[in-house]
Amino acid sequence: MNYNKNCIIRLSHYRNAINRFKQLGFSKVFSDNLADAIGVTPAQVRKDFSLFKLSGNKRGGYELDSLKENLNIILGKNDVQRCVLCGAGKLGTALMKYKGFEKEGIKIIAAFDTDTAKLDSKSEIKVLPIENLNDFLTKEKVKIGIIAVPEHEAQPIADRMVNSGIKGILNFAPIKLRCPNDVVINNVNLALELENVIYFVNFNEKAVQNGEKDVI
Amino acid sequence: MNYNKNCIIRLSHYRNAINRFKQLGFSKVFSDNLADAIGVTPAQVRKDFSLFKLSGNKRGGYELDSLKENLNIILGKNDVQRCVLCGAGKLGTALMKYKGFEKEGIKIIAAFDTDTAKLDSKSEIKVLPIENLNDFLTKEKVKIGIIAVPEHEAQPIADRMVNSGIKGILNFAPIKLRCPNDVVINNVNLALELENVIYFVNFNEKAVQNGEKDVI
DNA sequence: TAGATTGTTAATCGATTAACAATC
DNA sequence: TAGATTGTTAATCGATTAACAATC
Repeated sequence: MNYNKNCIIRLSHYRNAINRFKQLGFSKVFSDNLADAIGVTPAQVRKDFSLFKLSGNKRGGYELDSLKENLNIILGKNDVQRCVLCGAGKLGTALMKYKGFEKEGIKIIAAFDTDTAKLDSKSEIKVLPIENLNDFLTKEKVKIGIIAVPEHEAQPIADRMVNSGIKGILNFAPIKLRCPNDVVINNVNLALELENVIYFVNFNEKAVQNGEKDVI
Repeated sequence: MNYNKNCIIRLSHYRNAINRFKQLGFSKVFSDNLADAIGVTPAQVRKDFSLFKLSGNKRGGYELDSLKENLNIILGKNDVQRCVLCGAGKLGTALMKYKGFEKEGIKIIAAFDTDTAKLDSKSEIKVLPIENLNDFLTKEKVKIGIIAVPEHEAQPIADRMVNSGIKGILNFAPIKLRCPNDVVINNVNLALELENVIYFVNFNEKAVQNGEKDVI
């Protein structure tokens, strides 16, 4: 196993780009095209593809259709992927309504919250009491959970999830979760992302003021 | 300039951890503590701090108060950072209401949308017609923009932003934006993050089925 | 065929980690 | 003082890129 997280993320990017190329009427692409579309070097594309035995034709490039199908298999995009959401606050609600998940074959099959005011068993995605979480997960055999609860509730929620069979978590709480290391965790910290943009903008501005050239 | 994006992201993590240590009543920490809190090695902590001239006391660790203050300066957390949002759909609306930004001193001062049905000049954060974007940006001298519009509108919106002085973009559209390279871009692709979790969960599951040990 | 592109190996690059002298 | 921790240098590690033989 010689591929890392960044490599897998690039596969997803390739897949998105491939769909766009198909929409434009292309039937094949060169490593050059894909590289340009996602912002990497052509060598990177060929290396990644080679790692996953995605092969093309010397001189003929890569067939979009077979590439797409193989990437779908690798990335598990041929099945609808079910997940649950904990936290039906501002962010959680937006995630429930977010079209981007559906478009990518991801389905939030239920949400959970501690706040009884947020519960709603009539909505498209039911919002259930957190007490039901464990039974629900055990019964539905869900493997993927999304955490969109306040910082101090995140760890206990993660513990509950893991205890009921969750093997992967997308965590929006700005804290490092402690989980067994067979549990996959991806963190999304929106404020941090913006903070990071701000840092580099300020940094570049200062560099310009100082008359430095070639700021990137 | 010897520090990269990951390093800056760690600085933000250190800062968050430091605040938590302070809340717990600590007045100083060792590289060990911080490393553990954010999930890196102690050597990494000392290396990062050394890069930014954040110094401690041999044997005495690091003073939380001065560390916090210095990180605030480095990360620009002593000023309120203003930004604008384009796209007042599901995600955009959630971002407007999201408490996490406010908590981190980030203020969305206005939102813009093409859809007249979404406009609202009475709400706390006004939602204005996209036609007003350029004038607004020029007048308010905003440097940071958030893009939460559909995929195909993202590039034109980015172009408008850049033409009116935006120097940093947080992009939620699942596409690579083409901008002058003095413009900082961070991408957040929610579906991709989840897709990535799903990939590794499925991968681990297969590995277990195949009887492989020590899966991480 | 000549020219262009893949697939893969070797070289490079940069980030992380280990190690340890300095020192509180 | 003895012991522990920082700060920094050198070693390691891994990912990216360059280069080029294979070949369509």
